[in-house]
Amino acid sequence: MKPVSPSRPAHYQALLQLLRTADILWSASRVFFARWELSPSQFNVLNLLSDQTAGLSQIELGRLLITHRSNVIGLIDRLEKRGLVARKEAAGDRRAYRIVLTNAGRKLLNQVLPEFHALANSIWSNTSAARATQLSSELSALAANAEKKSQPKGPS
Amino acid sequence: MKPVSPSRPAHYQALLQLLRTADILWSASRVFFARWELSPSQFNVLNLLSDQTAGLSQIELGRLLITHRSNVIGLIDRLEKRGLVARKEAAGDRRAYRIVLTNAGRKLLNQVLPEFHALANSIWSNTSAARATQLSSELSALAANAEKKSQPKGPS
DNA sequence: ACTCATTTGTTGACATAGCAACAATCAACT
DNA sequence: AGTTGATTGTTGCTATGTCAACAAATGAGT
Repeated sequence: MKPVSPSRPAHYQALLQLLRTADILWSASRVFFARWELSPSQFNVLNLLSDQTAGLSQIELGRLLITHRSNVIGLIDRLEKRGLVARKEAAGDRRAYRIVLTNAGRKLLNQVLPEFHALANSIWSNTSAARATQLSSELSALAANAEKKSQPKGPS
Repeated sequence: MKPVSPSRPAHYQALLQLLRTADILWSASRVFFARWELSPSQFNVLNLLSDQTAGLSQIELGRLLITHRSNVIGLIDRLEKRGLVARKEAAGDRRAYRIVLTNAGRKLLNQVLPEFHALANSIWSNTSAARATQLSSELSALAANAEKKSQPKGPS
């Protein structure tokens, strides 16, 4: 009814709220994964590797984790030291590795996943599955919109 | 129609998508704020201080930033070194500071804010203000739900 | 006054994050 | 073959983040 300012603070507030909510969820997941001495990022690595029988290069992992390739190194180093993943030589490219889940890594992931699903359900307990799916696709469109603005880190 | 598994992966997928979207938005905002040599966290500090004429303690800032008090130290150190914020003694409590915006800090924030609003609008360009507000409140409920699960970091 | 738990900021150790610069390798082209 | 440019992983520097432990100050109870 009243003429809104040209800056339309609703969008601004929503953006801040989204970042804030993600922060809180991230903290909650950190507490959750600590039971298995995993960081959220380490869980993400295991999870991403689980349906990649051929493994992933560190660059590919970096892209999926939305992070710089240099960050992947320490992440993999620590997981490798615990025997959860392994660096295999990439056939036909002596620069790259294929990072794969070990049996121990897959076993750990299979312990964590069911409980993580339960956590997700309890966090979304007030939201129907259909609603969650819709929200997810809205967020996905939002992410696509934002990605155009952060080129410096995508291709790097 | 088909009997869903008890783990209801829709919620799980939505949770992952939310965290992923936030990651992408965070990256975009990092690129954006770099124009003023600010990190997203530093912007958050300036923004939170802007409507607090009495300032905030480092503990209060930590709570608002969803981070541990020890992180606030370096954040304030760097902003203080640039003259954007100042540590004032807290009347009646010799342990604590009141962190306040300096004139330079307020001036910088007033340069950044209009452009940040424009960024928010462009990211949400496919979403009405009303829809953004509704989404924001859904996220807020979600955050409240999750906060119960991460007590270790809230009260610490 | 005195004790005791709590709070505030700090420090140190470490994990995670971004980025620039580097060597080795690859790929494309001449 | 040789050159050139891009790619992959690494290293170093820095910022940010978690957490435990600490000293100083506060506050509540006695």
